[in-house]
Amino acid sequence: MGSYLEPDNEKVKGLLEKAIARNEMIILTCNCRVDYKGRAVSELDFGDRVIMVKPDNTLIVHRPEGRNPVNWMSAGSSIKAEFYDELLELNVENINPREHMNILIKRVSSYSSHKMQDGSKLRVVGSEADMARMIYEKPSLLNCGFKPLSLEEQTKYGFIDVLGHNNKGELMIVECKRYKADLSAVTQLRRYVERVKKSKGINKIIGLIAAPSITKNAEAMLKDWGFNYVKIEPPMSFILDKSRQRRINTY
Amino acid sequence: MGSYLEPDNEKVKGLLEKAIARNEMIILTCNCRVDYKGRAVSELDFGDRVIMVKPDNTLIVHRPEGRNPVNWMSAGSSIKAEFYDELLELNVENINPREHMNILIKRVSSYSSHKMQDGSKLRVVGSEADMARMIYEKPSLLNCGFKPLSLEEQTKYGFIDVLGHNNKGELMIVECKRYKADLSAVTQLRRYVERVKKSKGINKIIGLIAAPSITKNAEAMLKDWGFNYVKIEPPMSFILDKSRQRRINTY
DNA sequence: GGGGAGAGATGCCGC
DNA sequence: GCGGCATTTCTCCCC
Repeated sequence: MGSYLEPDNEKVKGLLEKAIARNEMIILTCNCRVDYKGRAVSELDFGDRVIMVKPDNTLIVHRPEGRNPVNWMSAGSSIKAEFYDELLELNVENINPREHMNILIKRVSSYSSHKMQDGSKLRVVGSEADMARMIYEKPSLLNCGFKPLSLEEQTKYGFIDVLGHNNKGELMIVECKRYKADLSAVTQLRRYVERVKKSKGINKIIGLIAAPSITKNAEAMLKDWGFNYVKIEPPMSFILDKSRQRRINTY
Repeated sequence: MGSYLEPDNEKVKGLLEKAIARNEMIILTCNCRVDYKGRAVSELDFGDRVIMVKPDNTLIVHRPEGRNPVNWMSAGSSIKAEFYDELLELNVENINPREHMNILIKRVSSYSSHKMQDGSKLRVVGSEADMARMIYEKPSLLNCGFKPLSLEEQTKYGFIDVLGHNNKGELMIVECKRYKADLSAVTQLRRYVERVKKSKGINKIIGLIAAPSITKNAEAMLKDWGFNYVKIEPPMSFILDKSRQRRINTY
């Protein structure tokens, strides 16, 4: 545990090794260069960055912009620090997939490491699964006499968000999207419809996309395939947050 | 610019405001609670986290595990700090999409802020585009007398990685995947084939997936549709890193 | 800005 | 572990 301003690189090497051994959260503001080889190959010349080493040995390198790290190594990596030529060098290794990262650090602006504890669980509402559950519980939203049958029905080719019948008793497959539905949403629906047609030997199945909006191209393709679209917003309140319904596994 | 161990919350409020005004990179190790409302709704009870405020006003909250932030606000957000009841409160706002984050901070373990400069560009090789370029430049890899015609050909329904003819002079569409090809790769290919068939009035078009591997289901669906698969690894060296070929826009 | 799709995607769940 | 898929996806590129 500690926090240091402008520590020399040799001192940082020692601090790092101790903190890694103790599974502390380490944060390093520095000027560095990053080379990666594994699932791809990348190189990033010297610049100011923040390096974070997490207690689970995730390592991320952040630039001054953007939400995502510019380079990273996933949890469980092995991290070794070396000091030579006034430089601090980190070598980070992963097996499965086999990958390697080399970080060359010129100058550390600040270093800190802390023990961290976080047992809280993130609760989110407004997901696609929440939309499906909402439709399952309030099928009148679809305006077609929909009678739901199952939720997140598993098939070999993916799971169907909501399955049921319309007011004519025809089997109906509903694919939910929490944001604007696109071409791949249509092909996904199409895949389920074809799959169930085949496995059940049914000729006519109603395909429906439920989403707050849809792209022009997706709507055109939807019509080409005789499917429909209904405008539905994802639920945005914790009130509906019940435990997930069980699936009925028949497909 | 500065680094502080266990600063009191009132002091942090002042430091934060100055650092935000100066567009510095701010790092805060603290115990906090996070509530978000915008594209979804989320809540996260108190726990130890690292908060990073970037010069572009991206704000990310990191837990002790994982590569991704548990909560975030994208670049350009407005951040306001308040101090009351010994607590430090951050209110973060975004327009378009309209979203809000509230962070309640109990105790700050360490604070640092720094001016940062990073003009380097990340270079990556081994992407899908690199695979397509490799096939374009060395078509013999496909083992079918492939004669490439264009790269990343734009259509209304997405772009075709590589387009060309096989040794029988039949039009051929190649979809590359840098990792294992799955069902959606097949439906994507299928979409392009159907699109070009329609727009060109051609009856027979060869569809090919080039990837290091393919799932069983994807291979079955590929056969159902009369398409083919060829095992190709993405290039993993900078030697092939030429400037991108121009597209020929005829579809 | 909309639309389409890749990403070293990550992460989750089900089999 | 594989497979399918959502993500407050993010990010880039093209029209």
